[in-house]
Amino acid sequence: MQTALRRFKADIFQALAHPTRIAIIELLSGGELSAGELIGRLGMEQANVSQHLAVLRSKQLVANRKSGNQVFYSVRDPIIFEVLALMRTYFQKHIQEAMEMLDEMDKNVRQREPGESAEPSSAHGAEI
Amino acid sequence: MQTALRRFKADIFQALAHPTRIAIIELLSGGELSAGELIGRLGMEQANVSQHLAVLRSKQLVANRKSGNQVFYSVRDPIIFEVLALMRTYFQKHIQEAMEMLDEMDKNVRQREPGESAEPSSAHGAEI
DNA sequence: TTGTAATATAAGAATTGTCGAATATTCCAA
DNA sequence: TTGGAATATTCGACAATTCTTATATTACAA
Repeated sequence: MQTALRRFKADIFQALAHPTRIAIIELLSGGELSAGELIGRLGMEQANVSQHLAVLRSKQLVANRKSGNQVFYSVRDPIIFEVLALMRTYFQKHIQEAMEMLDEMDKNVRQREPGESAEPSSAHGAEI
Repeated sequence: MQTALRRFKADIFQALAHPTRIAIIELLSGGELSAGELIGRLGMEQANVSQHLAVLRSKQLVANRKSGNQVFYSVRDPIIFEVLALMRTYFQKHIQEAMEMLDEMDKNVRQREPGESAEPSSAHGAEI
């Protein structure tokens, strides 16, 4: 059976199923970057980014090269960029329902944390 | 910023990040199928499949059409098939490390549940 | 109407994912 | 050597997923 293949695919998708990890992949589309550079551009906690990098590493999506003090990361196979490009196309095609989906998510978040919006700095309409 | 776009992409990947849901999408590649048909071919619990279908529905990956007693499902946008096709290519290219990855996963499972193998019926070498 | 088949939803337990804080490791320069 | 910069790992709290069991819902046929 192809259950192993499906487990494999699911695993790759799982690795991609986080906004930060998608951001990392996209940042690496211009070539390799050091972990510090990634942390800076993402503006997130060092440990957190390092953990996300660990996830990408464990699924072999990125390679890392040690150079002195630093560790440089790169995407192993450009096919991953193609996957993201397809997703971009998909998004553009379905932008309307995508917005509704995001709003729905926001609504749920607000129900759980009343009085606090998830991203106070901008509304979705402006963001996209 | 494109944080909304990344949240959207992550959400789609999340929806695809389960072997059963991948199987559902693949089963639907030949055209629409009823929920019952899917349950039969997957050989899984009715409730479980229904929940996975709910996930795919909530992310708008599938459409459903009610006809009498039954509900027929179909994939909304064939672009999703392209994504899976890319993954298949990726897998074929990286089959060696994929195997190692799967074995690694198995090893971890065995550490947690000693004396019980995850899939007693077959080893990975034979499965793929 | 009532019963039954097809499907969905809810509730709860177990597992897994995520994050921040703290700590460890590694490499180099002084 | 020692100190500091860059990165990784560990731990504990919390949130999200997944599964099973039980229960709802819906549409029809008898």
